[in-house]
Amino acid sequence: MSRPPRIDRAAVLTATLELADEKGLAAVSMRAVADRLGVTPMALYRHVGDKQQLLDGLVEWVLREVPLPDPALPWPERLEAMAQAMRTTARRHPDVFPLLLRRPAVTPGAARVREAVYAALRGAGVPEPDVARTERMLSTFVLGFAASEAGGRFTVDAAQLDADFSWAAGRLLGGLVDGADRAVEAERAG
Amino acid sequence: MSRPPRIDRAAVLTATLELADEKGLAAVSMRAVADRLGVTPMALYRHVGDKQQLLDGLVEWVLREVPLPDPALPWPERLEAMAQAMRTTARRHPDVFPLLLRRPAVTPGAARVREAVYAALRGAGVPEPDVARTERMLSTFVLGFAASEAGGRFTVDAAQLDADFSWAAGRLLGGLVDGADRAVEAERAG
DNA sequence: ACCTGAACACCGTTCAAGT
DNA sequence: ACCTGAACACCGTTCAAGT
Repeated sequence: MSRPPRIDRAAVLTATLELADEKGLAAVSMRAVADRLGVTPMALYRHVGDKQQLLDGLVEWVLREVPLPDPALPWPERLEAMAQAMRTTARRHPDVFPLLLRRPAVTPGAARVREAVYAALRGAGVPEPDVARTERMLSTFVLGFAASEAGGRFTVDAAQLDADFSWAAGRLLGGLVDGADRAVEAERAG
Repeated sequence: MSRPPRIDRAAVLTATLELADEKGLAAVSMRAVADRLGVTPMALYRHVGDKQQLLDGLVEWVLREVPLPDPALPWPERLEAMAQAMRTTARRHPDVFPLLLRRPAVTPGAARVREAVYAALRGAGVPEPDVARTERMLSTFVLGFAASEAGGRFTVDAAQLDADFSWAAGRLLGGLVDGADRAVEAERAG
C-alpha cells in the first residue's frame, strides 16, 4: 500500500533555496538538503531527479518569484519595474542568480518574463521585427548587470550604480524612454 | 636541504584550465588536478592556497589570455577586436568564463583589459567624466553577452547573434561607432 | 508509492612525517 | 622547501529492502 508523502518537489526546492541563500551554492548538497527536510538523501531522488536537475529546478523556482508589473501601467514604468525586480531577485539570491546565464531561455519561467517585456516594447512602438532582438539584448544587459551587482563585481557605490543602470538602459532603448516619458507627462497634463 | 620543485603555480593553473575545458567545472577537484600533474592532492596547497583560491587564480589566468589590439589601430577597430576577443575566450572556456561575473574587477588581469578600453573611449572623444561609466556598462554588456552565448542561453543562430551584438554595442556607444566609421573612411579617402 | 540502510567511489583539508 | 601517507568528515548515486 502507498503511504502519504512526507516531502514534495516544492518543499525540496524551498529548502534548497534557503540553504543556497544562507550558506552559498557550495553548501547545497543532496545530503544537506535532505538533512534540512528531515529525510535521508535518497528520498530526494524521487522528487527532483538528481542534483543537476535540482539546480535546474532551482533556477526556474527563482525566476517564477520575479513579480510582473500591472499590465495597465504605462510601458516605461513596466520596463523599469521589471528591471528593478530582476536586480532585487539577484541581490536576494546572489549565488543562484548567475546560473540563469547558463541555461537556455526556453523554460516557462523565462518565457513568462520575456512575454511581459515583449508587450511593453510593443506598447513603446518598437517595430515587430525588432521586438525579439531588443528584448534579447535588453535582458542580456539586465542579467549581466544584476549578476555583476549581486556578485560584487562592481566597486562603485549604489547611487552611482543606479545612475549607470538608467543610463545604459536608456541607450539600449535608443531614446525611446525619454520620448515616452514626455509622452506620458503630456497625457497626464491632459 | 631543499629539492627542486616538481610543479609550480603555472603548471597547476594550466592543468586546471585543461580539465575545466575538457570535462567541465564540476570535474575540477584538487584530487583530479593533482592526478593530471602526477602528484598527490596535498602537493597543490603550497602553490595555490586552497580550492577557492585555485578558482580565483583560474579566472585571472583566463583574463590574461585575452589578446589586446595594437594601440595604433583606429579606436573603433580596437573596441571591436576586444569585444570579439572576449567572445572567443568565453567560447573557449565556457565553464570558467561565467566566474568573471562573480569577482571584483580589481585584479591585474581585469585592469589590463579595462585600461585598453579606457584608451579607446578617450580616442573616441568620450568626455573624461563619462569614460569610467561607459566602460563599466559596455563591459557588463559584453560579459553578459559572452557568458550567455557560451553558456547556451541564446537560441538564435550565430549570424543573428553577430548582428544583435553589433546593434547593442552601437546603441551603448550612443552612435559613436557610426560617426567614427564615417570619420575613419573619410580619413582613408584622404 | 515513498522512504530507508548499507555500500561504493568519490570530495577538501589537516597534520605529522620524510627527503 | 617540497612532497607524501594516513586520516577525518564529507560528497552523489545505486540497489535492495522495508512499509
